[in-house]
Amino acid sequence: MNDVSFTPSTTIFEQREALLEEWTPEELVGRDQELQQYHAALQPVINNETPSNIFLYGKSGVGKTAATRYLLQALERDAMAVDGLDLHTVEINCDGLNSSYQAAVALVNELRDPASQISNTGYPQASVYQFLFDELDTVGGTVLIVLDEVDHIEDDSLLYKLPRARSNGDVTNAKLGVIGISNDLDFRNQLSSKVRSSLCEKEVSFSAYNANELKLVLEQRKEVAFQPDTLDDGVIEMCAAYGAKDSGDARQALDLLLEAGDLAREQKEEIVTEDHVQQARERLQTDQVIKGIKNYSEHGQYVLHALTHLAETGETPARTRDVVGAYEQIVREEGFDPVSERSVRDYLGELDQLGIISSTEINKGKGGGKFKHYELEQSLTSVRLGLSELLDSG
DNA sequence: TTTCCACAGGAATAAAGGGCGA
DNA sequence: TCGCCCTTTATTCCTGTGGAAA
Repeated sequence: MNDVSFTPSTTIFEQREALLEEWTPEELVGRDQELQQYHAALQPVINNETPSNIFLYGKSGVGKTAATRYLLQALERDAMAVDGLDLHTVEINCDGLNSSYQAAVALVNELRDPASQISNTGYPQASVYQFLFDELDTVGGTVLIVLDEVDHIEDDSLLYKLPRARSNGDVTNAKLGVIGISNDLDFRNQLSSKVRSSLCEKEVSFSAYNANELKLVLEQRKEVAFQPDTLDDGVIEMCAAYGAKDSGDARQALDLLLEAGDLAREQKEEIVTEDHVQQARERLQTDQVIKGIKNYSEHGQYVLHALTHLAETGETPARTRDVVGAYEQIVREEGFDPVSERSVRDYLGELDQLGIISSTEINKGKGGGKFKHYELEQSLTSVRLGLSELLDSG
């Protein structure tokens, strides 16, 4: 590695960050109705009353998190002008936290300074809740707790305790409001009725973006992110159309535009074209596979490997028993023992949820029975590439 | 209308592993 | 070090499902 040097690349981007997820625009476009409802639900905070618990739901990438950041920023700014109102917000993302215990630990660590963080295991659950309530009391005032992707928490315990913490005497100094954000439209119905009534005091439903709304979002970001005249005609429309097709997800559309810009820059071109968008789409699909399964156990990856193999030999859609058969053969060739059929079914279900594969229910009736057919949802090339990177590195 | 099949998926449980406090 | 508490991953067992065929 001799003579390495960096030189600034072509100037397609003006402010590339404007296409990243964490960037909060000065104005949220295409979400007027949702913002109005959400604003009304937050009103008690500025009146220095006990905050309502708010539940936001809608598919991923429809602006729930962005709207939350946008409104909370405004709320924090305006709260400073109100006498006697001491507002704090704590936000955690529950992705990767699948129990109340883990979420409570994450909240404690979010509230504590880096030197006194606690570990993810080892404490009795009651102790973790006590740590949390102590921290909340220390903060005091009005505390809004944002639980993004709250549907990842598999038990109700934290969602039951937090809204009741004050009435149960667990906290005395702080007025708590919980804002739960969920991608899972059915999550609300899965909650026990006690939790539902308290957590879902105020509900705001976010609908999917249509292609026109997505175009507005992309146009808005384009103005900030790119230099003038660096996007070919049709690039924005194409990203918006893909975004609308992929369930109205603005994040995916923005990622696509960002990736297309990156590709153009890598190729030292000065204009982003529709061709770059196509290439970017392929690349993002590979990333989605890698991101989805990189934390999987080896067996989960082999299950996907088995389905990929069946797709290559033209045997998809494949029923469960065929996937299990292919999986067992691959694993044995690698010199491992396969996991049970039940576990393979769980892996297939998870891959389905991640959008890497898709399933269709088939019912052949008497003599044939009911079963599922699985096939790859992402392109074969993307999945192959993603898998080979993971299996090689693992 | 009833039967039947092939799973789907929930529940209970176990084993292994890691962190904590005494 | 030991017992406790929690997690993750897995297994076994079981009931439920639904539509074509009888």
